[in-house]
Amino acid sequence: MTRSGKPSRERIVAGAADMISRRGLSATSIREMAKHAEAPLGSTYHYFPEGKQQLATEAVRFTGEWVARSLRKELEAGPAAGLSAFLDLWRGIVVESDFHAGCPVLAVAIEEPPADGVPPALVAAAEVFEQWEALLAASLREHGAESEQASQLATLVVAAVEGTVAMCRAKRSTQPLDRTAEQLQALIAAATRR
Amino acid sequence: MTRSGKPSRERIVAGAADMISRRGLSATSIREMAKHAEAPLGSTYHYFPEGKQQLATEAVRFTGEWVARSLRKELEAGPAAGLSAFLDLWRGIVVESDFHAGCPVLAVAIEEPPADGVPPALVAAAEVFEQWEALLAASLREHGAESEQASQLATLVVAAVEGTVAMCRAKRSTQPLDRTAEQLQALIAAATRR
DNA sequence: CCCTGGCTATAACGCCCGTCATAGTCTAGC
DNA sequence: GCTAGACTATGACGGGCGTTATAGCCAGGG
Repeated sequence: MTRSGKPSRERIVAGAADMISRRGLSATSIREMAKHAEAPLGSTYHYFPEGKQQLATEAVRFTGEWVARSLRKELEAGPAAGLSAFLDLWRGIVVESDFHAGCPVLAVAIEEPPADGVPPALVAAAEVFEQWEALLAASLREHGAESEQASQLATLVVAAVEGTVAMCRAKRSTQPLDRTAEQLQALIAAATRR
Repeated sequence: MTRSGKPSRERIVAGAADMISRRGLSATSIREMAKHAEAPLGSTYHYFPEGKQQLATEAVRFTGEWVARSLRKELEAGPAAGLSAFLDLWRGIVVESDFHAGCPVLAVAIEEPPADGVPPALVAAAEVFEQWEALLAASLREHGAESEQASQLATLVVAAVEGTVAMCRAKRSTQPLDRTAEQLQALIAAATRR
């Protein structure tokens, strides 16, 4: 029986996502991830036999799906509501961690790949960004935005929020998020008005 | 005499900025920074007696001032020209490094600070972001943008570009930059039109 | 000519890393 | 009860880390 209610494997992935969002992938050791999830080191190699890369990949996908779920749900009420949910989600993470945590997908995205080939975690990060953009773009199109404009705006929203979260951490303030939020909200309102 | 023309100290700082922009701060060792700058390890501790933190801080400030110089110059021709220069600068870094390098300021911004106090490199990152925003906002105000709107738009530009650069690296494509560029250009045109 | 002070060379300190191997424990199903 | 397989415990491997200490080089000024 596992110590805490949930099965270990998922706890390890969720904990890894949290740690990666704080310190980055290379600064997070497998030993620390195991300890953070109250799991033995041996278990991580039992559940993730490909090692650190596999764990990182699953952490990225886990975060991606978690955010996408929230996005899908809130986008039912329209793009403006979806944007608000997206902003609030990241604001919550930044504030509740006292400006220590951010987005694990971004953290993985800026890791340099080795000279030969692209690591799976980086591919997963690209796919997650793509998914978030696609959800936003589809909703924008459903609400009257022209197709090309919808794609561009969706990319801008994801990029701006990711960048803003990082700026908030550096400044230890949510002011960047407040400013970005207002600009993006106005943009979405204008794009869906026609 | 130093091996290559320039004094060692500056070469170390510039090289550190490049390496940090690729691998992040914690994944970049002082030994590698020294080797990359063709300088002996001992020299790094001679020039930067506070160690890694000091070197990181100077690398962030170095990049900040380098970008600010380009921004100041191009902003003389107006906010749209400044934005173009900002975008082209990062596009060049991403493309010329084959999607391996990004922004060292962002890389430092997402490093988790220790429980006690904020490391100087993180403070420097916040100041650099602030400086870039201030330059853009001032130019926007000079060209007819309302004050609050100028601040918000400047923050959005910096955040969006930082986020977009990271997305380009993950996707190994400049498409995000192309999309973000079009959106931001339209925004700046609209804000300075009145 | 020597000496001072900026720079380099080399080695060591203790620590943590990713990964692997091996042996042990526990539990579910027969 | 017993066996198979899922999980855990433990320790080792080679290697890189940040940092410090110490001794050596070598130009320039007196």
